[in-house]
Amino acid sequence: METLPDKTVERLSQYRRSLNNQLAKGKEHIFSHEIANLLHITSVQVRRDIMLIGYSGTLRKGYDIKELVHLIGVILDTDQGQKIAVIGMGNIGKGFIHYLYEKRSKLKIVAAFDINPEKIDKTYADVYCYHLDKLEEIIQNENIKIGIITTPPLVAPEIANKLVNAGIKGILNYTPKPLSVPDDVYLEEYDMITSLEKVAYFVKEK
Amino acid sequence: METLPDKTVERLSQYRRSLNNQLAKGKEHIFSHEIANLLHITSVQVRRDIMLIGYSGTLRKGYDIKELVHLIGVILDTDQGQKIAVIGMGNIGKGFIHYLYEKRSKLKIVAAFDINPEKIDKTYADVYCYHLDKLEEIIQNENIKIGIITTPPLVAPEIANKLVNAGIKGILNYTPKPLSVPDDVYLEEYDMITSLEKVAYFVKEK
DNA sequence: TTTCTATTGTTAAAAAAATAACAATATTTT
DNA sequence: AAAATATTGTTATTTTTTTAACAATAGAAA
Ligand SMILES: NC(=O)c1ccc[n+]([C@@H]2O[C@H](COP(=O)([O-])OP(=O)(O)OC[C@H]3O[C@@H](n4cnc5c(N)ncnc54)[C@H](O)[C@@H]3O)[C@@H](O)[C@H]2O)c1
Ligand SMILES: NC(=O)c1ccc[n+]([C@@H]2O[C@H](COP(=O)([O-])OP(=O)(O)OC[C@H]3O[C@@H](n4cnc5c(N)ncnc54)[C@H](O)[C@@H]3O)[C@@H](O)[C@H]2O)c1
Repeated sequence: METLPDKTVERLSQYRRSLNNQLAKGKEHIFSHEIANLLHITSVQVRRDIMLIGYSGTLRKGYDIKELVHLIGVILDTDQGQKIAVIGMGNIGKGFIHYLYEKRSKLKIVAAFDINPEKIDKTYADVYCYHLDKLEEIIQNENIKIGIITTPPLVAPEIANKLVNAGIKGILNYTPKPLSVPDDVYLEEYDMITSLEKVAYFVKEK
Repeated sequence: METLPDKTVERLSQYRRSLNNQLAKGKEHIFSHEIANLLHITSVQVRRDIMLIGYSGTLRKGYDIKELVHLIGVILDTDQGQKIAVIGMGNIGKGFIHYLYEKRSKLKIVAAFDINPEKIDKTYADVYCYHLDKLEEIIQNENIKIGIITTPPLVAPEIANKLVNAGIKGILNYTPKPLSVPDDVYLEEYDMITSLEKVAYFVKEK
């Protein structure tokens, strides 16, 4: 399958989450407009996304939730699930680990790193926290491919470099410091202030 | 000025952050391609955004950083700055408060809410944490217009209702539970897992 | 059995966003 | 003083994303 549109990939992740919720409630089939309502989007968009991943529902029952969740998994997850490291075990880093732990996602955080002795050599929701010095060693031994940066902004570029050198292929940056990485490393950045200022702007405009 | 495109609003917030960094370094003028490099976007996009907000640079010096920052402020900020409440003082909620505190943004978090007695009646980076029961009272007295939800997902819809009833006009939802709000309330939702699964997908595709 | 209905899958159109193209021009160089 | 240069501002084009339109049809109702 050729690469899916950016936005479709984002939505697939959201579909899966909502679909799993529905499964848990005992629902087995679902219509496009029901999925749409759960996510506040249109049913056309849902059908289009599902078309793009090559799945078909039935005319009277809609989509088989289990099958759909499974297929989304095939697309989003790798075979063994991808391994992830978190660098910076502060509020955000810890929140992330607990969140993923609860979700039992295929994506596994397998190591955390910090420089504060109080954080190091402890376990947070089954994730062991190492000293930053061990970064390269652990990442290579464990074959970790994704890094999440939640350190103070100032050190983020230095961490990004270390991650790239250690062979990481994807970085999720939660610090407000924009990073530079080689072309073959996928970089996603997020800043809460941007979200917040966006809300503030549209509240003001209304 | 008619309403700016969604994406431009997001970028303005990012421009301002980077521009303030440059100001702090003593830089007074900046070219579109320099801003572009800081944010990993193209210079055309920068110029186009700046055009949209009606600012002009000079041909040989580029943009006056102070003026530009000021103008972005006029657009993104309200006169006295908007007041914000955070509901749920866990990892994410606390992280947010500390982050905004450091930034000294125009956007002010003026109240926090929780139900855990250990969290209540304490102050976090100058923000006082009240019991959830006080929500409506405080929001109305303080004229708070924006709410950030960082509670466990299960209670998020209930919190959203309370916020709407109290007169909130914008909600930033960090729980993975999709919310429904009236049309006149602006809703922004963010889920870290979506970002992470997106990174994982594109890492896998490369 | 035939008609009706609700829903899918898909193509077409529209809207939004990003990128390219380039004219205008202030400043520097020759 | 003329030519060269670098950069802006803006329009045009392309690409991406969303929305609309609708034919096809499984199953329910008549
Ligand atoms: N992106 C957002 O939306 C958002 C929101 C809030 C905070 N933040 C940012 O996220 C980051 C983390 O925020 P937080 O509230 O968790 O901060 P925090 O201060 O609670 O945690 C930072 C952690 O990084 C560790 N650290 C410091 N230097 C390090 C290094 N060189 N290597 C490894 N670890 C190191 C610290 O010991 C600490 O545990 C900050 O950059 C902050 O600005 C982002
Ligand atoms: N969106 C994301 O990217 C992301 C990442 C990690 C966690 N999360 C989500 O963010 C939320 C917060 O995560 P966290 O790690 O900070 O969780 P947390 O458990 O540390 O904090 C939750 C807080 O909410 C409080 N609370 C519980 N019920 C409440 C109620 N009815 N009213 C007010 N407060 C209440 C708790 O006392 C606690 O202080 C969760 O929904 C979690 O799933 C989101």
